[in-house]
This record gives sequence, structure tokens and C-alpha cells, in this order.
Amino acid sequence: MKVTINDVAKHAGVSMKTVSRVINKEPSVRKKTYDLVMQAVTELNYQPNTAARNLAGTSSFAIGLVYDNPNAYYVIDMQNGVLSRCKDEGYELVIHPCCAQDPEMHKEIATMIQRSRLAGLVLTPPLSEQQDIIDMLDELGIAYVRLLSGQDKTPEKSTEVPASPKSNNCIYVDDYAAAYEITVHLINLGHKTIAFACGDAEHKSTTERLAGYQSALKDHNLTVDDNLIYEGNYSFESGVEGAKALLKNNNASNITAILGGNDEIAAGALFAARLMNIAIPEQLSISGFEDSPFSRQTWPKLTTAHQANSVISEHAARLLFSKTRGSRKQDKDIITTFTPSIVIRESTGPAPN
Amino acid sequence: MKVTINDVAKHAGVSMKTVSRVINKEPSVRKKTYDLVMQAVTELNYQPNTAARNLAGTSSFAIGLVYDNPNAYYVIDMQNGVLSRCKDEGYELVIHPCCAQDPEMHKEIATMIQRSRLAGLVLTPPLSEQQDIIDMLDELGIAYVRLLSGQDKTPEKSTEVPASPKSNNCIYVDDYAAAYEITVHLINLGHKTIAFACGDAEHKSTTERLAGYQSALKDHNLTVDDNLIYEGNYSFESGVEGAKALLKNNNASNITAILGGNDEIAAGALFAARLMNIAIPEQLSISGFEDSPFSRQTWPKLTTAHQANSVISEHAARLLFSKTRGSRKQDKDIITTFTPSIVIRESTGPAPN
DNA sequence: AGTTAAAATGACAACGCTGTCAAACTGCAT
DNA sequence: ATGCAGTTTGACAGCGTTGTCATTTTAACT
Repeated sequence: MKVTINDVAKHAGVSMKTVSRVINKEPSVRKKTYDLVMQAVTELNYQPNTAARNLAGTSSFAIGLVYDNPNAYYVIDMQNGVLSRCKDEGYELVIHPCCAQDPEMHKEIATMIQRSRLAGLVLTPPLSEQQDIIDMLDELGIAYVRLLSGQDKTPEKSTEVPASPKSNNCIYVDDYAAAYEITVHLINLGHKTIAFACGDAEHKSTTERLAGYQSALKDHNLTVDDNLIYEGNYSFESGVEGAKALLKNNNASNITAILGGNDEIAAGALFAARLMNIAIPEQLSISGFEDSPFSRQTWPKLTTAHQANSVISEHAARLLFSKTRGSRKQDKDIITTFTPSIVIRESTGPAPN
Repeated sequence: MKVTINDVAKHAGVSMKTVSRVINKEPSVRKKTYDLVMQAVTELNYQPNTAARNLAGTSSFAIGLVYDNPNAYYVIDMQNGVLSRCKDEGYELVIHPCCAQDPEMHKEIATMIQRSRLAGLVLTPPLSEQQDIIDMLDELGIAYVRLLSGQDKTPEKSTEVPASPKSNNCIYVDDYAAAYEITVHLINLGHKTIAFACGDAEHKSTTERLAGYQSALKDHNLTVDDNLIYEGNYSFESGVEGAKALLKNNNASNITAILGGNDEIAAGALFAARLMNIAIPEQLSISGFEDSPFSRQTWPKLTTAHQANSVISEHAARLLFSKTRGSRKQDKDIITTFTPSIVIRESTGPAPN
């Protein structure tokens, strides 16, 4: 039942080491030998033992994914993207949900890395923004990739290998540009008083999205009014509260559109609008952000910015693998900056009269 | 930087094996020795090497979770429940999303098990219902726990250790009882023509929920009409289509309530009702199933049956661990049958006139 | 104190693979 | 043929634990 590398070696008439080379796709193996070994592998249905490989090798065949995000859709997409790459590379994925608030977080992550001797780590926001974690990873000398909100500001993409190993390990999502675009969409619909319901203030994405919204207003000669900005968090409840607060005495401000920091907030705003008997989009336009599945399951369906999370995380994994031992071929197809694209659905419409 | 068991042994003045015993919480270690070792462990910040333990031991310190479910909330809850137990036991979790349709599925799972030498497997529906997978697991002789829809029919819970290792490895969710209860709730509200929008026909949960619904009707002398049953799947879209089909010529049948096979279907029905200008719950009551977060994010909020997925999966993990090597204490607190409890919210109300 | 069983500890060889480094082969120019 | 550099292969020693089994210590009795 249990087939070892030794069995394969005997069967193919070569040494264990040669089989090992084939398994690991090392370059210096003659085609003939390669085929011979592969045939034996197939015939015996050999399965390399992960534990043994991890123990004997310099690093293990596992990477980690750490996250602290209440949004199940987001997390699943992230997992699946990374997982698909892991499958191709023959790696395992160790998932690690955690609590960004915990000041001991970086220690917990360090423990996990050491126990599993992870080959690398993918960090999602907001963990990817925490300096103490980054410092810890640098100290440990482990490869990692950060998912960040912002733009790739690499001075000039040099053809040289980057001097510092720390650089070139970020994947950016340009929330600024996407928020700008959505805001322009609303402005083009004739909206002049557009509110913004923020997500968690600590998240970089919040500031980026807010900045995009503000820039769009400025560029179109609309006043940026702090009273139109609600500071909440990325939850449905926060969306409900935000909309309620914003719309309470709406005679004065006359808000005709709300840009939600994410889909949950927008769905919450939708909910609040309904409570207040406000017709969407006739009386009020609401836009989400992220395009999570339920932005299609609200009534009406949400206009939002599509963020291809599973693609993003897949590229994060690619970038990570390009930094780990194999590192065979330079993966030139890695996209490092993603800009969510606007998806117009039914929750936004022309400004009333 | 790297601390081995040998270092700890020297530091504590005992043998490696004794340290190993302490790490693994084996019984025959004197308290004094135990403390001595633990102190050394703490002082040196020793982290057991998972790979080495996996290799040397009889089975690895990892269990698997396989699923094929499009519902992100469900999957995340399952993961978190199992993960919390893994953390306590010092195990790793290998997640494995897969496609139940694939006829080669069981081979893929077998490969994963062998590569990672998994100590056990938690199977969620519908994978847990597939005979080919079960057969494969039995053949491999690996411990596994199945999450199933139904009731625990163990003849009489004997105090003896079960004869066959195959028995006592299921966790049941009593969908029948929950569907019955929800249906009674609707009946008590005066509804006489209650429709049911099914999930995937192949899923056991679908038949169980349907049966519960039908029994409730019968027990209350209401006719069970197949025309009131829509065969869909567990998606939002299916809910939309189902409700549309059901309500199309509603003058004839006069449906006043729809029981959705899950929350997504119910949300879809809600959506369809809105399209058709039907007031919820004034003209039509709609109920969901599962109590996923977005049953609280619809308008109006969904009446549903609360299914504590993370608790359920945690117990599944417990049951699994009670079957793996450690198996130290008999975990007597494992619940093997869960009955979702009804949560009444705003989407159901008295039958019109 | 002396005996004996039980409990606690230790010595050492696996576990299945990869890194290191040396050996054997290859092709090519002499 | 001969030598040489480059390529391909192999021998063997770990990697850091745990299982086995032998040995020592303890406790519980005469």
C-alpha cells in the first residue's frame, strides 16, 4: 500500500536521488531518465510524503494565509485563489484566521510559521498593514506577500533584481481609482450632494476609498463636506446606522446619493432607506464596493466596484512562489496592481429633479 | 534560533523521549518531571517541528476538511468550528474544496490523505453522502466523521465501545424536525396553502426538509399538493425562479406562504415577490432555513431555522479527535444530533384575511 | 529489610526524503 | 585515442521527532 521513493528507484533502476530530482522537477535530468522515472511513479502510484519532504528539505511545502475579515465571501475567494496556485505547485495551504487587534498577534503567527516551517505567507488587509507583523517576518527571513490598498509606487520598474528582498512583495488594489470612478458615475448622473459611509478607519482601504471620492468631487467642482461622511465600519449594521444618521434631517443637506465603503454598508443603507420609506434609486442612489455575491441579492441590485478577489489572491500566491526555493521560471505574468471596475446595476440612477 | 527537542532535553536534564512524552501529554510522566520540562520548553521557546512529528509518528498532526458548498458563510463556519478544535489539539487543518460531481473525486481525496498522512477527515454534505468516498475511506482505514442530514438512529446508545469502527462517526442535523417546526409556525399563523422551494434534489437535506414540511401539513390535515413544490437548488437565482413559477397564476392556488429550502432561496423568493409587487409578510410569508448572516440583511429580515454550523463542525472535530491516536479522555460532551431552532423575524406573518 | 509489580525514564533505531559532494558519464576539441 | 569541461547520476548522512523495548526508579506489599 505504501510506496516510497526507494520502491520507485528500484522499479526504475535508478537511485533515490534521481527520483527525487524528477519529483522536484530539477533541471539536470536527462529526458530519457525522466520518462523512465515518471513511468515507475505512475505504475506504482507513488505519492511523495509531505512530512518527509518538509523535514529533509530546507523549507516545507506549505504556505500560510492569514486574515482577519468578517466577510465570508472575501475570505473564501482569497482561499480559493491561493489554493488553486498551491494545487499547481504541489503545496499545502495553512489557513490562519486571526484577530488583528490582539497585540500578541505577531507572536502567534511566528509560532505558526516555525512549527510548520512555512515556505511563505500571504497577508491580507488589515494584517498586511501592521508593522509589527512585517518586522517579525523580516526578522524570521521568511518570504511573504502583502495585499495592500493603494498603487504600486515602484519608482521605475527596473529590469534588475530588486536590491532589497523586501521590495516587490506587494499586490495592490487601487481603491482610490475605483472610488473615484464610482463617484464620477454618480456625478454624471446629476448628483451633487453625495455622502460617503466609511469602513473601519484603521484600514488603508477606507482612507484610499475616501480619498478617491473626495478627489472626484473636487475635480468636478463639488464641495467636499465632512458632514456627508459617516465613520463606520465594514458591517451591515454600520451601514444601517450610517444611512440613518446621514438621512435624518435630510431637508437641510439634501443628499441624493450614498457611496458605501463596501457592499455590506451599502446593503445596510438600502435597509435603512426602506425603513425610512425612501425609494431606491428614484429618491436616493446607493452604491457599494467589492461586488460580493450579495450585491446581486439585494433589492434593488447594487451598483458596485468589482474586485476580483480570487484572481488577486492567485496572483499574490504566484508572486510568493516566485520568491520561494523553486523559483524556476520567472513568472512574468504577475499583475501587481488591480483596479476594481465599476459595475452599474439598479441601485443608482439619475438624481431626482 | 532553532530549538530542538534535544536542546530542551539537555536543558532539563532528561532524555529526549521524556520531553516528547511531555509535549504529547502522555500519562506516565511524574508531575515534577513534567514541570521541569515545561519550564525548559518555555525558557527556550521550543516549538515542536510538525514535519518531524508527522514523519516519525504513526499518523500526522493534521486533519482534513472536505466540502463542496457554494455558500461562503457555511464553509467559513465549518472551517472555524473545526479550526478551533484543531488549535486546542495542536493539529493543523488541511482544507479541501472539491467538486462532488467529479467521478474521480474519491481518488483525489485519497491522494490528499496519503500525501499528508491525515489523521482524519471531516466530511460535509453532500460529500458525506457519497458512497464511493466512504468506501475509499474505509479501505484506507482512516478515521472520519460525516456530517449528515437526519437523525441519529443508533439502536440504543450502548455504553459499550461500538463493535464496528464505522459506526458512531456521524453528526446529524435534524432537518426534518426543523422543517416540521417552521411549517407548524406557518400553519399556526393561519396559512393553509404553503409552498416549498426545494434545494438540490440529490442532497439529503432537501428530502429531509421536504419530508418535515409534508408531515407537518398532514398532521394538521392540510393537503400536500405537489404543485406547491418547486424543485430548484440552493441558490438565490433558484429562489427567484421558484417563487416566480409558484406565484405566476396564484389566483388559482392562492399560496400565502413559501418555505425556502435555505436562506438563499428565501432571499430569492423575497426578490421575486418584490418584482411582482407582493408585500411581505402582509400578502405572502416567506421563511428561510439555516440562519446565515444575510437572513438578517434582507428586507424584511427572514424567519428561518438557526443552524449553528460552527458548533456543529466543532463537535464533528471533537468526535474525530476522539477516534484518533490521542483519544486520551473519552469526550462525553459530544452532541451527535443537532436540531435547528426556529428564529421568527419579519418575513412571516398572519395569513391574509 | 526484602520482594515484586507497576510506573517512569532512557537508548537507539527508524520515519521517507533531500542536501552535499564525489563519481561516472557525455560530447567535443585536440 | 586522449584530455577536459560540463552534465548527469549516485552514496550516504542527516532532518527532528516518535515507537520499541530495555532499564531504572518508585510504591506496595510481606
